Amino acid sequence: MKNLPPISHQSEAPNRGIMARMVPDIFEKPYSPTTSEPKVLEQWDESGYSNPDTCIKKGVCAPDAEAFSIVLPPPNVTGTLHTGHASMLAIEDTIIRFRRMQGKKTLWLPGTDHAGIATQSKVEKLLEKDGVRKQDLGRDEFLKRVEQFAQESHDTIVSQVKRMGASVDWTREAFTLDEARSLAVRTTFKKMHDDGLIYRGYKVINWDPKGQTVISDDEVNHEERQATLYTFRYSKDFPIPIATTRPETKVGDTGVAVNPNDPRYAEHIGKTFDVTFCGVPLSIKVVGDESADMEFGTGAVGITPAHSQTDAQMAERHGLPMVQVIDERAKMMVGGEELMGKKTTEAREAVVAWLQSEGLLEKEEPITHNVSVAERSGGVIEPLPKTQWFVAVNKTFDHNGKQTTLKEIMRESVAGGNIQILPERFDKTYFHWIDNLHDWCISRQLWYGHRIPVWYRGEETHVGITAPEGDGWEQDPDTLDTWFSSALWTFSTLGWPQQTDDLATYHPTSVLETGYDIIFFWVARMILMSGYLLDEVPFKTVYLHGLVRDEKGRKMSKSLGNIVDPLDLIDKHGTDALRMALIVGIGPGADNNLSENKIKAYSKFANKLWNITRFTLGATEGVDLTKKPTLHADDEARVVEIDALAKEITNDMELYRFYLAGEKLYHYAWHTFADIIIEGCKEHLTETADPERSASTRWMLAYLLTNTLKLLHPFMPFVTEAIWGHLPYKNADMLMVAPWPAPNK
RNA sequence: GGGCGUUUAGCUCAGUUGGUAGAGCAACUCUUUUACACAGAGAAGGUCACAGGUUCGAGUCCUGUAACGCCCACCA
Repeated sequence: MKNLPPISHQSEAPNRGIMARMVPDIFEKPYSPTTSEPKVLEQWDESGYSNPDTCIKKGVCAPDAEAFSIVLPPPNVTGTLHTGHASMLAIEDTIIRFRRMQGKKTLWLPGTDHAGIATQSKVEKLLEKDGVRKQDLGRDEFLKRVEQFAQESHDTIVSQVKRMGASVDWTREAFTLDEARSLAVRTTFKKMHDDGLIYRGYKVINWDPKGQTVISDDEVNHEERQATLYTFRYSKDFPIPIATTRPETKVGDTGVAVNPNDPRYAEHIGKTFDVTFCGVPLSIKVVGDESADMEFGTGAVGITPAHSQTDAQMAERHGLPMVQVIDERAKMMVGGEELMGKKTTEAREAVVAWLQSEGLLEKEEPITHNVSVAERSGGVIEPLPKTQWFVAVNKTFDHNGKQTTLKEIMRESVAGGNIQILPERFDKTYFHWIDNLHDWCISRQLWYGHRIPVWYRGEETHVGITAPEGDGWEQDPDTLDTWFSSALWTFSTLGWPQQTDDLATYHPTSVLETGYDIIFFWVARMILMSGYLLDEVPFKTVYLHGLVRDEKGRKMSKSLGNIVDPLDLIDKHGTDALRMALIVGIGPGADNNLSENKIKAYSKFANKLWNITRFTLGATEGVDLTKKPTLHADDEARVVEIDALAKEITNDMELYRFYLAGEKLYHYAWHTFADIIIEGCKEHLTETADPERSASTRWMLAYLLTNTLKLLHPFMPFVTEAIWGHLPYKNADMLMVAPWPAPNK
C-alpha cells in the first residue's frame, strides 16, 4: 500500500525533452487492467470478429482462406470455472488469435456439457440440504430443477469465458443436451444398434450403491486399503482351503479354481461338492484355470460369478452358474436372518463368526489390497449382474466395405499418423488403454441425460430416432453415459447429422486442446465416434495440458481449501497477467504449480508495455509506417532482428511451443526493446540530433512497437488491443484481426 | 505386476536439434535521470539427484541406482 508513483514532474514540465505533446493522457497513469479490460471486451464483442463469417464479410479474411478450427471442451454445467478451465481457455485463445491474425478462416466453437452424473448428484445434494429427495419430486419435476441449475451455471460460465478474453464464436454455441445434439445422439445410437455395435446384455457391471447407477470401467478408481485375508474351508469335508477378503460373497460361490499344474489339488479338478455354507446350500465345482496363482494364498480361488468380473469370466470359461447374493443397496439377498437383508460389512462379520464357530477358519492375516471406488460418488463398487446397454468394441463389422472393429478404428487413427498427440509419450498410454479395453457400458440409472432411444411394449422392442407409433410403448427409463454425447462433440456442434457447410469447412478440427486426465473418457471416444460415423479423425492434433496445482504442487481441492478462483486473480492482476502465468514455461503434459508471484510479474510486464508505448508514441509523432526511410545500419539491424524473431515465434506457435514463444517475447520486449533499444536511441531523438538519423530511429521505433504488439497479442490480448487503439500508424482497425508480421509458411 | 514422469540458484520453474546454465520471486549494492520505482544499473548465488558410458564436448543421448509423483492392471 506504499507506493503511488509520483508523477508531479510530468505536470511541472509537460513539454520538456523528447516527450511529445501528443501522447494520450491515459498513458500518464500506470496500466489499469480493471478499467481497460471491460472496454476492450466491448470492442471485441461489437466487432463480431470472433465469427469467421463476419471476418469474411468485413474483408479481414479471404473467403477461400484455409480453415482453422477448435471446439471448446465444454465445461460441465456444475458450477463455476476453475483455474484448469482458465488454463485451457488461455492456451486455446492464444492458438486461435494467432491463426486468425495469420488470415485463416478461424472458428472457435463454444459450448457446455450437461455432465449427467456430475450435475444430477450436485442438484441432489442441494436438494438434500432442504430435506428433499428426488423421488419426492418425481422425474419431471426433478429434471426441471436440474435444468434451472444448469442454466444458472451456464450463464456464470459464459461470463467467465468472456472475462478470460476467449474469442469464441457465441453465435454457434452448443450444449450437449440441446435439441440438435440430442438428434445426433439418437441418430448415432440407432446406427450403432443397426450395425450390431450397441447391444443389451446381462453382465457383471460396476454398480455404485451410493450413486445407485451403473458406471463404466473408466469411472472406477482403485484405492489402496487395509483389509483382512481370511483362509478357510467351505465345510469340514471340503478338500481345498481358499482365501478371500470378502467372506460374505462366498455364499454366492459356484466353483473353486486351482491351477491345473498344482499337484496339491489336481486330483480334485472336475469334482463337485455340495456343502451348506453359513446356512446356504452351495454346489461347488473344482475347475482348473491357469489364472489361479499357485503362490498366492492357498493357491485356490473361490469363484463368485455374480460379484466379480474376473470370476464371471472364469465361470464363463467353465460353464459355472451365476448366483446373485447381493442386491443394489449392497445388502444380502440370501441366507437366514443373520445374513438376509444385512449390509455386506455386517454380513462379513456374521460369516466370519460362523466360520470360527464351525472351526473352519484357518488363518486371518492383514493385507493391503485395492478397493474399487466410484470416482464421482466415492462409493465402494459392488460388482453385480445386470441388464445394460453396451458398445461392442471388439466386434468385427462392415465399415464402408472394410471389416474392422471400433478398437481398430481407434488404434489406426493414431498409429496411422492421422492424429498427432502432444506430448508424444501419451501415445503409449493411449494404445495401452485400447489394448485393455472392454465393452463400454453406456446406460446409466440417472434421470438427467439423453434418454436411451429404445421403447418396449411387452416382448417388442423399438430402437429408433423417434418414438414408435401406437399405444402402450414405454421408453427405456435409463439415460446414456454423458461421454456418449461428448464423443460426438467435434461434429455434432457443426450440425451433423445434417451435411452442413460448417461441417464441410471445419471438420476435422485442427486441434483438440484438453487435459491429459480425460484422454480415455473423451479423446479416445471422440476418435471412435468420428472414425465410425464420418470415417475421418475428429482432430489432427491433440494438445494435452496438465493440471493446475497450488504453489506447493498440491492438487486444488475443497478439503485442502487451496482452490483459487481465476476471477479473483483477474480482479487483482488482470487477465493478461493470469494468461501469461498459465502459459509461459508450461509445456504440454506438464503440471503447473501456479504462484501468485508469477502472475504479479506479468502484470508488471503489462505496465512495461504501457510505458514502452508511452515513450514510443512520444518519439514517433507523425511517422508514416508505410513510408520507410533509408535506415541507419543500426536501426536496420533492429528491424532485421524483430523480423527474425517474428519468424521464430511463428515457427514455435505452429509447433505448439507457445510456452517458449511467450517467454521469448517477454524477454525481447523488456530486455531488448526497452532496456537496450529505447535506452540507446534517446541520443538520436534530441532536438540537436542529426535529422536523418532521427527519422530513421523514429520509424524503427514505430515498426518495433507495432510488431511487438502483434506478436504479443495472442498471449496478452487486452493490453495490446488497448494500446493498438491509440496507435496512429496501425494498419487494421483492431489488433485481433491485424495481419501477422511473418508470412505464412 | 506393468508403464510413465519428475529430480537444475533459498523458493517456483524454463532450457526446442548435445557446445562449459536462465527467468520470476526472495536476499545485496547503487540510482528517484525528462517512458516506466509495477523502474534502471550492478554484484551474488548452481559439482544441472547419484554412479557409469558414448562424444573433441552432455543439464541435453545411453545404461543403472535412489527419492517423490502419476497412470494402467481380474492376484482372490
